[in-house]
Amino acid sequence: MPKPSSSPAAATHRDGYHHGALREALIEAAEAVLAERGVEGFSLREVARRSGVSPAAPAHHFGDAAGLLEAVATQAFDGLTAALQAGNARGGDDPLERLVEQGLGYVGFALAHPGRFGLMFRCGAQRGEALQLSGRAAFLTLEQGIRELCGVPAPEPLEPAQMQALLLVWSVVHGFAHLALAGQFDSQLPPGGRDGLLRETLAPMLRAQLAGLQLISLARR
Amino acid sequence: MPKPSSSPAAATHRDGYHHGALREALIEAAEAVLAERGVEGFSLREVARRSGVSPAAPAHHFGDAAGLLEAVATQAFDGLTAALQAGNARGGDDPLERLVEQGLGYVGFALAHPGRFGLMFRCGAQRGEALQLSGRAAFLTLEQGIRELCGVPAPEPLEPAQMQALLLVWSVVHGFAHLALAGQFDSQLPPGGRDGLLRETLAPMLRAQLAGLQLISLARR
DNA sequence: TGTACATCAGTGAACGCGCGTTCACTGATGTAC
DNA sequence: TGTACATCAGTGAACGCGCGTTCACTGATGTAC
Repeated sequence: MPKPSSSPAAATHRDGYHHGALREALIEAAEAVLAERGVEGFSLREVARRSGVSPAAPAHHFGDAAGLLEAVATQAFDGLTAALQAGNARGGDDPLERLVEQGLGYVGFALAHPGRFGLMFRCGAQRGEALQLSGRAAFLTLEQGIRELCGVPAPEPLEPAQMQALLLVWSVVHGFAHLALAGQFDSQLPPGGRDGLLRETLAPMLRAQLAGLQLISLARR
Repeated sequence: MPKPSSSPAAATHRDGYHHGALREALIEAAEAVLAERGVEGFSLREVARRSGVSPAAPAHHFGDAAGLLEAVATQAFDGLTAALQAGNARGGDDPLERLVEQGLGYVGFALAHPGRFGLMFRCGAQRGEALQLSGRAAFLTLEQGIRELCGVPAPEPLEPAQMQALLLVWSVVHGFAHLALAGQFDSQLPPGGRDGLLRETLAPMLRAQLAGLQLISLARR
């Protein structure tokens, strides 16, 4: 019998004593638990159980529950950044449209991964260095969108009104995502479900908002 | 000795076997626990302990933990509605300013009562009738603000763009509150702390947003 | 005005459960020589 | 190429804990007569 796979790096699972990719498996299981039960129902034992591993195993990789959650949150911020960048690419040449698509990417990520989203922005969390870096990267992606809309290249500081516009966009998409996840829009869902909500409700909202901000700044000049 | 207080209704505490106002005390204690530990750290026993009562006592008033949490959330929505109405009154004659002040009231409520706020909008919650009513009342207060801004009296339906403006304002204040509670604005806090954040960051944001929306709708006519 | 009694609102001991963490251990892996 | 050994990554049993809930109970309250 030939060795079934000596191709190593992607060794997702070996069948012996050692798992082979336990760290990744634990993070994945943790996300599933978070999505199903929320942070309040999270349990390290449950994660170990789903990973097919003894309750003591996770300690070798993450120390304790907080360590695992921090790793999940860090990875989640990387995923959010990727979603924002994908939106940016989707938006084509118009900077306003790129920013709108970033917004759709933000909310789409939150709706697709409620467990991660809840974890990333939970209140009492104290953040380690890696987590802070990942969070900052996501924010910078959004900031870059505003910079391109306003024509302010990167090292140059944003004016207060532009900074406010940035926080405004962030607040809108964040609040929209949170309210949607909490089921507040369920009673007035457009046909097309989640995708309809993004394309038919959120997108016009963002366009109107950004266009309005532009009008104001034009009027000021 | 005259009876110290035969005035009954406000009997906050009697010293005998019966508590006298246990229901209210439990809700209050629950809010404190939620504020300190979040939903994930909530425990019925802890609430009973803080109320100076045996662990079995709460069952007489709320059945189980979910019942208590629902009562807290319902009362919290009533508080939010009151905060919105207070903002509305603060805003004076200008409908735009009234809506801005409603927004400040919304965020101010969230920052003042993080425990309640987290509970009101948690994801998995299934909502009983009383809770739904209280939630709807808060939403209607906001809606009334948009109606007055747009000149659309109550029974008349809102146009889609107006409905979007409503959801937009709601999303902004909700997202701003959530992000602020998660500590995302801590690095760029204006002097004046929470109040500064509301008056110097949120208020101009809301004014710009609402003014922009008005400009757009004017341009359309 | 008294008295009997139903109902309300609490006690406190007990239960079983799932949890996080510790512990000595052991199988597999990788490296030095 | 073999061998010895350190290190890594897991086991599984055990611990003590706080939890929600149940249970028979009891003190206080309020109501009917």
